[in-house]
Amino acid sequence: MSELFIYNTLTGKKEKFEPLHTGKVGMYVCGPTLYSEPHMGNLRTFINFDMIYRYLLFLGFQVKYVRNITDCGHITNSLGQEQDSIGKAAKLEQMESLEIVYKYNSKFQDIQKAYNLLRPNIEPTATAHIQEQIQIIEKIMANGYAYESNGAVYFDLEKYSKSNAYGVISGRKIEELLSESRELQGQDEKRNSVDFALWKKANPEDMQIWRSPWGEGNPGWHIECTAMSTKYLGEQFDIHGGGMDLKFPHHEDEVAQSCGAGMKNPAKYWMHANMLNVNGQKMSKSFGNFFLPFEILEGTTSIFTKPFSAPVVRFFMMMGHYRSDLDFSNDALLSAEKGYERLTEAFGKVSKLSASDSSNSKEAIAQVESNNAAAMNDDFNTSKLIAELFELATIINKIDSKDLIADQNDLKKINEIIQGYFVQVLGINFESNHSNQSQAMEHLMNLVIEIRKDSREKKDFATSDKIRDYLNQAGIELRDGNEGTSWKI
RNA sequence: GGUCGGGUGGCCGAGCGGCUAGGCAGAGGUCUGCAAAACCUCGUACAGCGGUUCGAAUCCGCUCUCGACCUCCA
Repeated sequence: MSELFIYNTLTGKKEKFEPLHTGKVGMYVCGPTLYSEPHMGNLRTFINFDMIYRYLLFLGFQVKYVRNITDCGHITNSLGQEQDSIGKAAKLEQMESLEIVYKYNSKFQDIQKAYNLLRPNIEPTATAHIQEQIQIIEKIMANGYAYESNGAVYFDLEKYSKSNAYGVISGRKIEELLSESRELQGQDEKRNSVDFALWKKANPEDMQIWRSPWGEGNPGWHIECTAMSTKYLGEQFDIHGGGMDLKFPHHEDEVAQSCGAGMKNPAKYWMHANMLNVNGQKMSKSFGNFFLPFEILEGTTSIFTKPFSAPVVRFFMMMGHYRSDLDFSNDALLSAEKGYERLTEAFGKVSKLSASDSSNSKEAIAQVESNNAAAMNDDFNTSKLIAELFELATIINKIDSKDLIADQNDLKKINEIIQGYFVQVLGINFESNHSNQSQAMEHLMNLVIEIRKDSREKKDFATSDKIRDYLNQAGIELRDGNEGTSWKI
């Protein structure tokens, strides 16, 4: 069995995965800010990390998976202006902040369920960890890397960068950032505009306010991740993940905060999932080119001609690699859907296959299995994994048509591969075609197929074709195979 | 403007120094009463121009082009 290699943003290389503690993995992923319903682009990141989580479990690791929920949105932009996105949404919808968060959190949970995401072990919220955040800020201040200014606390990046490396994750150079910022330096309370807020002074219109040693206010947006990842995973853990767009400044600042507080770079492996594109452009709230996870399922977005099921969408996403960008389009989804159907149809008939006493398919099956492992161990190459699963589908179809023969063990092995890699790792819960049909329907179809068989044997093709055409119109397809006729809706 | 990452056959999408990616669409074939499905075969693609090399889609340089980050963002 080959070993797992992970692309580490920190080093820009694929590295052999060696967890800090044998057999155990600590993973922290930056979750959503709940000021609106997460869109498809947000979901892609979560689905990718869900796949990563699933594969780690599949390998037998004991994984502690933490993904935060940002439920207070006090954020500053470069000009030092505050943007309380949750408060803003609350006013817009005439609701309390808590109501907004509650509303979108339950929506987010529904989405995760619909798209078959495994729940993280812990989904901590920022507002429940104000004390922890304050404590870390105090540590940073004690170490001299933060200063108070007019009721707010800022991280002193210039000072910090003199004795610490800043910008490793995003490849940013501190000198450039500082020189840019000097030109922009303005009226605000920061010494340097690259300095970021650890604690913000409250505004009268703020909906969420907490007490702190520096007066009433609310936390900056990077500190919650530092506080919560430290609390639940320790000062250093294995994997820290998030979308690419969080590399700078969010992840850089997390590292700075941890080191500034006397801890280490929190993660051994930093992983970044790429963006979801629409017409070559990143899906984003501000571009307005986004659509929602439920809209695809319902077929209510303008770029799609029809609805697509959650497993199909998930399958489509898995066809691309997590570090590549992925373009969503009608054609791409349509072709993914066709492929998905071919695959799941083949997988669905495994249980009906009859085993032979001998076998000539062992080698092919073993090849698929070892290629599967190799693909996933190579930085989670789901794209290659799916190519292998199509090979498996061909093998199954050949067994079905007696071009290959398989014994009981082969069929068992095939089933294990499907359950392991397709269902468990890729997280695609396919319904075998007839599983949701009623017994009555099954009997009825058997009867119809029997009648048609009789007429075909009497060369009464007019009748047999009539039956087939009728069923076709009703959306039921008949397929005449060596073993008799099967049907599909 | 700065930094970084892309440009692969009709479309989507892996690979990243020599060995078939795969899917969808298309062509031909096998099976079949016909059809569908399935199976087999096929197209000979790597933005352009140079260079390195026995050998490059894969490495280097230049050009064109798209995008991301530099402001909130998964």
